[in-house]
Amino acid sequence: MSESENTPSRGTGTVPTRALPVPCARCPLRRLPAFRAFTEAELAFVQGFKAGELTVTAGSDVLLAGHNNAQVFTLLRGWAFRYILLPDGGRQILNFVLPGDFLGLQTSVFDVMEHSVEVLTDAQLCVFPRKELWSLYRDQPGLAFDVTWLAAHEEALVDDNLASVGRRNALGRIAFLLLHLFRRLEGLAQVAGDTCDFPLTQQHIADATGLSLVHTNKTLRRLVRGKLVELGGGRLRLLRRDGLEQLAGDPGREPRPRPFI
Amino acid sequence: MSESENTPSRGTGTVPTRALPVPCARCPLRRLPAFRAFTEAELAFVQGFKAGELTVTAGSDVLLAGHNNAQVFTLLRGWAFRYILLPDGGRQILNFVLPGDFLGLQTSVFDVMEHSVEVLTDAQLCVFPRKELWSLYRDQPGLAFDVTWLAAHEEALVDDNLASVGRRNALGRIAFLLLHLFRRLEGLAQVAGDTCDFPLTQQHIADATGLSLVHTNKTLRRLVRGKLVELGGGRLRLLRRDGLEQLAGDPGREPRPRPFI
DNA sequence: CGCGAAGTTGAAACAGGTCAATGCTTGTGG
DNA sequence: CCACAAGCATTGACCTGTTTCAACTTCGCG
Repeated sequence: MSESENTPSRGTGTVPTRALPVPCARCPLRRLPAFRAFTEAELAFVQGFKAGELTVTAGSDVLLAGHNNAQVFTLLRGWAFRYILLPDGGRQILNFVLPGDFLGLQTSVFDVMEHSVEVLTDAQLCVFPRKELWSLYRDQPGLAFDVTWLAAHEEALVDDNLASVGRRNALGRIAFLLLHLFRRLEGLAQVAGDTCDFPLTQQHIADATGLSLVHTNKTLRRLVRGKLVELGGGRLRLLRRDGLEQLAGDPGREPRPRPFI
Repeated sequence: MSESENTPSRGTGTVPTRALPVPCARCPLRRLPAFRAFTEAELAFVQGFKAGELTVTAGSDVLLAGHNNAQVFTLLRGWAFRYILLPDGGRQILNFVLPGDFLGLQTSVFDVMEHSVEVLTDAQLCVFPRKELWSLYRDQPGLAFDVTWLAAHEEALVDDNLASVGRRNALGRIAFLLLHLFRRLEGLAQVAGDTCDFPLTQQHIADATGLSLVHTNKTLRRLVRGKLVELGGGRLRLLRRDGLEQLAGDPGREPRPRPFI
């Protein structure tokens, strides 16, 4: 049982966990109000679909552009991000991946990834064999629809990011990014009051917003000096959410109940 | 049979065509090598799924953000684009929609659109009742998978655009946009030699690339003066494709066979 | 012929990029 | 326990790509 035929080995390391996988019925994510309820049949199917779990350390690539993996994943714990490397060496972060998000659909659908996915924190993923995705479509139309939901949801995230990078100035882009992440974490019950975990470096923020590192720093300092946010020690605190919303020019949307494979 | 309960009426007008709909088996798009072959059963299902055709004039909105349509569409003829309006009045074009692309999936999946779709030229769309999408998932897993393919494909387009807007300068963004559209048209056999139709105004290019109108104009002129492209009369001619590819820093990908609903 | 939409151009202002240097942590090995 | 390196954050000075403003022209069309 070699470590990985199909998982890329770049980065700090990709180590299958030794611990026993959690049964889907007792998956902690499923309990969250954000996720829709499953039927017994669906739960049983997903349980059979699940091939194991993958534990990776911060900085590892889980999926690499140009490769085709034998597995697809659901992120269970931790943060990740999808990104594209440009020929000139620049990196564009497309969106951040939070627990419950599905990874690697492109592998199943195009046979090759056109972006990469790197894990931002130590993380745990649920592993599904890509081949079986077809039987999911054949036997579980409800779940197939959920996969489509997840794909459309991810696209909506990228749409918003494109609009932000294309049309807002530095202050607005960063305000929007912080707000957006905070809102998503709220849906996952990972917010305490006005504070949440925030494992991004300024380089990540720069790569996500299309700004330079230096300008990102200066803009962040402005937000901090203006007492809109506090940032440090891997935590983010929104002091004046209304102020951020105004900067981002974004009143926010109410979250929707979401599916989950 | 009133003109439209469910189609938005903004823009020049949305008029159901009077002509008889083309049967799917004789759909001119399906003949293109770009599209995958259907089984008899699939073809029959799609034929039953099809509720009619919609003919719209240039400038009409087919789908509006915040609304929920009773139909979803496949673009049969013409050009369209997906866009988001920002509170400050700015418009970001997310991607351009060409024949064979699917429109309105968000309506089915989220119950409401988060972007709008406007038609750029006179256009013709194939209309499907949104309610029936569920039976497609139930009875035609192959087609359901195709819907997912189309969603993932659209997301890949937006990914590329985000990377372009976030990381390239004006020259690169515009070069990339022109190249990308040209490549997609090649797949649709709508290219003659080095020339294709090109119905975009400079405002569209500006809104797609995140540039100002003025700077878009100046950058386009640079490309023209540098004899990389010719542009005018609604046509685009790529004089030095390699030069554009270099500016865009993009060697290009070979196209993949694609599904089509 | 005249009007509105689209394209063109120059000048000035500014947001953001680039370069360069400094500090602050944290982890590692001697 | 200290020295050192590596990664990350911070800041100032300078430069440039892009925006904004304000004309003016050309094109398409009724």
